Amino acid sequence: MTPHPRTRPPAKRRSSAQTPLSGAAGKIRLLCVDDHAFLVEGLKAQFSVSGEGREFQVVGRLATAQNLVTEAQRLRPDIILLDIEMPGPDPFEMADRLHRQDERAKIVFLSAYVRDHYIAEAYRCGACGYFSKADEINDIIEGLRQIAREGGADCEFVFGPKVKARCRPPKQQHTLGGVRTAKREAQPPSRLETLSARELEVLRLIGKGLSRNEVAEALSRSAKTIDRHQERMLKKLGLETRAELMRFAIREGLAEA
Amino acid sequence: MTPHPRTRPPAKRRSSAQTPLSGAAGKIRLLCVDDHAFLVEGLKAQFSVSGEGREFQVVGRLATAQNLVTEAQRLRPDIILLDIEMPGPDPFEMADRLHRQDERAKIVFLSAYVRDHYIAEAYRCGACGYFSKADEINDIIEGLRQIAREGGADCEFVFGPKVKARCRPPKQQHTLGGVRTAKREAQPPSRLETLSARELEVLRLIGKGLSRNEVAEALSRSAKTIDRHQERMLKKLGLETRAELMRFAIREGLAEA
DNA sequence: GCGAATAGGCGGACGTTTCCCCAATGCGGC
DNA sequence: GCCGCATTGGGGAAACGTCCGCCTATTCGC
Repeated sequence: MTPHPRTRPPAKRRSSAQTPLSGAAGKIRLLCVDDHAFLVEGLKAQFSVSGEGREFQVVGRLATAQNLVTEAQRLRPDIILLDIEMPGPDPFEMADRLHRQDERAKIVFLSAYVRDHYIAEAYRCGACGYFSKADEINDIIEGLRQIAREGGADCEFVFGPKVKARCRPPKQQHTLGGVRTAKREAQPPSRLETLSARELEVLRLIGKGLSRNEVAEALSRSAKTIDRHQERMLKKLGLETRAELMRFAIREGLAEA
Repeated sequence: MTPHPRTRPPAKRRSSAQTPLSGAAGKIRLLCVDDHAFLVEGLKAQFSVSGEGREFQVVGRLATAQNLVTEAQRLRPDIILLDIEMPGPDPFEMADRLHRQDERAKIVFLSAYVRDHYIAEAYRCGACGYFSKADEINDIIEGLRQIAREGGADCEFVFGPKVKARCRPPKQQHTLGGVRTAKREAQPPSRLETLSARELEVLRLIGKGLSRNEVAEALSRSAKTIDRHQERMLKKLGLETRAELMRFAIREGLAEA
C-alpha cells in the first residue's frame, strides 16, 4: 500500500540550489489547501488589511490535495497551509510525496480536529507545524512567522496552543509567544499506535458504549479476556478507568461523542 | 414530554414592535457562532475591505451556542451565522429556543458538512438558510443579502449551491414540509436541563475523569451520595454506565474530550 | 537454538458501579 | 398543613471493573 513506510528521515542539509520566488513586496507566500473557500477568502482578506499578518500573501488556493505537488513546485510558496479533513486524496500522503520531491517545502497542517494520530502523521510526513482552526489567529500568524524565519526540513515542529493542550508529551518543551515548540527527536509517536489491532478493536467497541460483556460477545471472547485488553490499554495510555478510555476513543476519532 | 415539539409553525406576521439596532453605517449586522476563531476573523477582515460584502459587519462572535439566546437579544444582529459541528450544546436546540423567544431572529446555518439530517433539523428549528463552508464566498454573501432583505419567519429557506446540489430531486424542498412531522424522538428541550444544579456539578467532575470517591471528596459528601446523584442522572438521561455519562458530558460541552 | 518481548487468553481477589430498599431535612407551591 | 421534590445519607445484592498471576503462541535479535 505504502511504497515508503512514512517514517521521518533524519534531517538533511537543505540543498541550497533553489530558493522560493520572493513575493513582490518580500511577503511570505502562502499556498492554502482547503475545501472551504469561505475560510481561504477570509484569510486572504485578513492578510490584505493593515494590521496583523500583513506580511503574508496568499499566492494560491487548492480545494483538494490532488495537485499539491505540481502546484507547489509551480508557485514555490514559502509555506503550505494544508487542511486534513478534505474530500480527495489523503493530505498526509500528498504532503509526504511533496516532501520527498522537495526537502525544503514547509508544510503546516491546519485542522478542525486535534488528534494524536493526526499529529503523528503530520510529524512523520515532514511537516513543520500543526494548528487547530480553533486557535486564535494571532497565535497561528506568530507560528507561521516563526516557521518562515527558520530553515527547512530541520526546523522545529511548531504546535498551536490548542494542539499543545491536547497532547501532553513529557518535557522538552519551551514556550515561544503563544506557540509551543518541541525538539524533533523527543517527539513520541501517537499513543494510538502503541495499541495492537486487537486492542483497537476493543477500544472502538468501548467507545460505542458497550459493556465488557457486550464487547466479549461481539468478539466471541471471554469477558476476562476483554478485561485483560482493557487493562493493558489503560497501562499503555496512562489512564485509570473505563470512562477515561471512552474519552480517549472520542478524542482520537474512534468513537463519536 | 416535549412541551414544544420542534415543528416549524405556520409563518406569522412579524411583530413590528422591535427593530434590530441598525449598524452605524446602516450595515447588515452579523453574529457569528463558530469555534474556529480563524474563520470568523477572516470573515471580519473580508467584510472590512472594500469589495464584496462591505455592507456586512460582524458585531459579535461566540465559540459555542451556549449563550446564543442572551447574546442574540443583547446584540440584536440582523442575521446569526451558526455553525453546526461545535463543542457544547446542540446548535439546533439553541436555535430553536432562540426562535421561540424571538420569531424575527434570522438564523443561517453554515456547516462544513451537508447532511440531509442537518438540513431537516435546520428547517425545523426555524432557520432561514443553510450554506456549506465549501460554498463560494460570493454565493454565501448573495444568500445573506437576500435573507437580510426579506421578512423574518416567513422568508424563504435559502440553500447554498453545494447544499442544493446534494438535495438532488427538486421536490426535496417541498417534501421537507412533510419531513417535519417525523423524528424528534421523545426528549425534553434539552436533557441537560432536566438535571439539578447538584447533579450538573457531579456530572462535570465525572467528565473530568474523577472516580466516585474523588468526586465525593471534591464535594465533601459521602460516596453514597455521589452514587445516588449518578444513579438518578443515568435514569433521567436514559443511560446505563458511567462511561456513557462521560460521553454525554463531552457532547454537552461540560467536559473536554 | 534460545531468551526476551509482545500478544492473546483465562481464573481469582477485591474494590467500584449499578440498582434496589429505606429515612431525614429543607424549600416552594397550593 | 400538605405535597412534591431536591439533597443528603445508609444497607445490601449483584454485576462490573481493576489488577494480579499464570499459561500459550509468535516474533525478533543474538
